[in-house]
Amino acid sequence: MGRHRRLSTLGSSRRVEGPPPGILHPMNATPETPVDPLGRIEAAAAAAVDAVGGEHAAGVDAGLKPGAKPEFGDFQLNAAMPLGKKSGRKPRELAEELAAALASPEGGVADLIEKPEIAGPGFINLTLRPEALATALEAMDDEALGVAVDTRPHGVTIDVCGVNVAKQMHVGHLRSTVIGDTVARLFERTGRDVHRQNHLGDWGLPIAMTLHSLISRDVDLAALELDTLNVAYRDAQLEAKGDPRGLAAVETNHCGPHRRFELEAQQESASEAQAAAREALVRLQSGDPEMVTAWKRLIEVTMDEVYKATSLLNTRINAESERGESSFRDELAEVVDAFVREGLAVEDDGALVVRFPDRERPMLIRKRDGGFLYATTDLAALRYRVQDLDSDEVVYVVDARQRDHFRDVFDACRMIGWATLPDGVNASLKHLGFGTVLGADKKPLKTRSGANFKLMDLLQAAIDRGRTAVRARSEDPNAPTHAMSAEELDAIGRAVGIAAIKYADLSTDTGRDYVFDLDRMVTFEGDTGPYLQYAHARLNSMIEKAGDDFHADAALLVREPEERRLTLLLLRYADAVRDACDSLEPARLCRYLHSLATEFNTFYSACPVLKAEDAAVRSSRLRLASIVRRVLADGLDCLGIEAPRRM
RNA sequence: GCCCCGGUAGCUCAGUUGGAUAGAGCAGCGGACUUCUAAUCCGCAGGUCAAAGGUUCGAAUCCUUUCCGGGGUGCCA
Repeated sequence: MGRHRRLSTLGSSRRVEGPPPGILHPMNATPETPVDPLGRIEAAAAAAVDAVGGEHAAGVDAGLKPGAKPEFGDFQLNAAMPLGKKSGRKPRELAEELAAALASPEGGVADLIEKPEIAGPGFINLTLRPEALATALEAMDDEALGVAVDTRPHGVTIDVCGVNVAKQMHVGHLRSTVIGDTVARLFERTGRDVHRQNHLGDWGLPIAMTLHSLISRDVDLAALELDTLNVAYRDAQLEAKGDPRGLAAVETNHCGPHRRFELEAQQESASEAQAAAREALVRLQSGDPEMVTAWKRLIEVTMDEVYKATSLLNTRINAESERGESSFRDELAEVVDAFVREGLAVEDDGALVVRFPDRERPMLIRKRDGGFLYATTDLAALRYRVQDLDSDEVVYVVDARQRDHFRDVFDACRMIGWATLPDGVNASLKHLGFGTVLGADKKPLKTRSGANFKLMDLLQAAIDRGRTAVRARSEDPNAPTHAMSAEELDAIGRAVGIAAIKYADLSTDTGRDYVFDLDRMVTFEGDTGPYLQYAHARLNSMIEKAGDDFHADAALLVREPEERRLTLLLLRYADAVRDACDSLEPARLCRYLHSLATEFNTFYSACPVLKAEDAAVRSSRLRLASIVRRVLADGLDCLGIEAPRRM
């Protein structure tokens, strides 16, 4: 079956290696035209570290970081301390030399920065000249907003969604769907070719049992709905399960004959159900037309509802992403043979296992009865993803509790060579494990009766809250939404509610469990999706109002502290996207967007834009605002969150 | 038993190869609206970074030990 079984766990962490998080990238700079001031300063800093440090400069980070506080300047260079440690010289002296090198005419950046300040044990604080800030902002104000295109020739595969046929989606699927789609968008934003793969649980004994149960009861498949299908699935499971542990307890606890009889009867009917299910599976596997038709209908009924949810969630997960376990069923025997042939799989107690050099626990790939396992299917799927889909990166967005499982699968895949592409590139295989969604009681989120919440019910609740809030606001005659139709308001309300849910899921460390508190999410204040949407809507209406006063190429004047801070933050957008993508942590982009929205709101209350007296200031601020708007919209799009024009 | 993950403000969480006085949001208190959209902004208060020891110019971050919590662990997925 699919990737989700039961809930309840604590999280993880999956820091993924990537390039060092240099804060500044040479954005539009080319060797011939080093126009971008930040690129020039970074290069100058690296040169200064080399010159001052000499042989000790190797391995020392010459990267600039944003100033820890506004009074520490725009950027800081911390290289003097590690350099001091390596060379045995005093960090402050080295800092003096580095600062002098940067400020000298030979440093080449004296026109861009104020005199460097040295503080503490050897921090070098740099402050940009206003014109340099304006030029830097100018340089990123293009279509790509400074985000460089990744030119690697291979694609990326993201394992997302992971639903089970015949079962309702629940909050676990929400996380895989939302996080997975966002990771996919981040890769797409950096220019990669992305395959979303939905590894449906659409094969195996449980499905056969459900089919058997439906057919034997003559259920009208044409009229089948997911709710009744889900009940049939559960009943079939229960029927086949019996209670062997109960029977064992009777033995040890010496229960009375009545109880014993009951359990034995249950056991017997369970074995009968299991036998019937096995027979059904054989019929399905051998292509029995009645079974196959029913099976296809089961998938259809399930996926109709899944795509309602993925579409409501504004994700790009659709029928094209569909590649269930069943599509690998004919490769499993061959996968096992390959491992045996390579000497990587050995028989043990009748089963076939793959052993690893660095751990005790082996991975089973074939059961004693000849059946295949979850791991076998995953190996086949992974080979397909790397080799057939041509991916140099495969990311599994799956429950954190399956960490050990994926470690095994990945290692086995590397051992047999399937993770290596024909051109010799080794694909990186990553498990982005997410934590469990908890209720207010800190236990896995369940209804009072102990069942999982239906995902659709949760989404609907959030949408209702969004619509209520949007309607209430539109009552105000001064609200920009006042004259809008009920349909338009509903669409905005839906976007707001979904944004609240998605942002709550994306903005926290994915590996950790998180408490699903609808009330907190739909407060729409503070660090929420709607807060970002609101900032965007305000920007949008301001620029609309400006009309002909807005010029996309207006001269930029960066003077006020709020203008400076906003500009500095805008300049970091490309890095925020790159960093979120490399680390597989959408939360980093969320953090960036939230600080950008906050910084804009601060700017907005401190600096008049439309009301600015001076026409040059007005048009400069309008252009600044329009860049903020585009960055917010672009960032929200990476998160798969809609940015309404009004709200 | 073995393996993995976590413990930071009342609550939910950040904290980027070790950097300056550990930061946000919520809740609390005090301010700012005949709004360039107050779903906003400004300020105040709030901490033994689970505990102890170690490494060094510098530790929430790295090492060791301990405590607490969660998860995984051969024929389910």
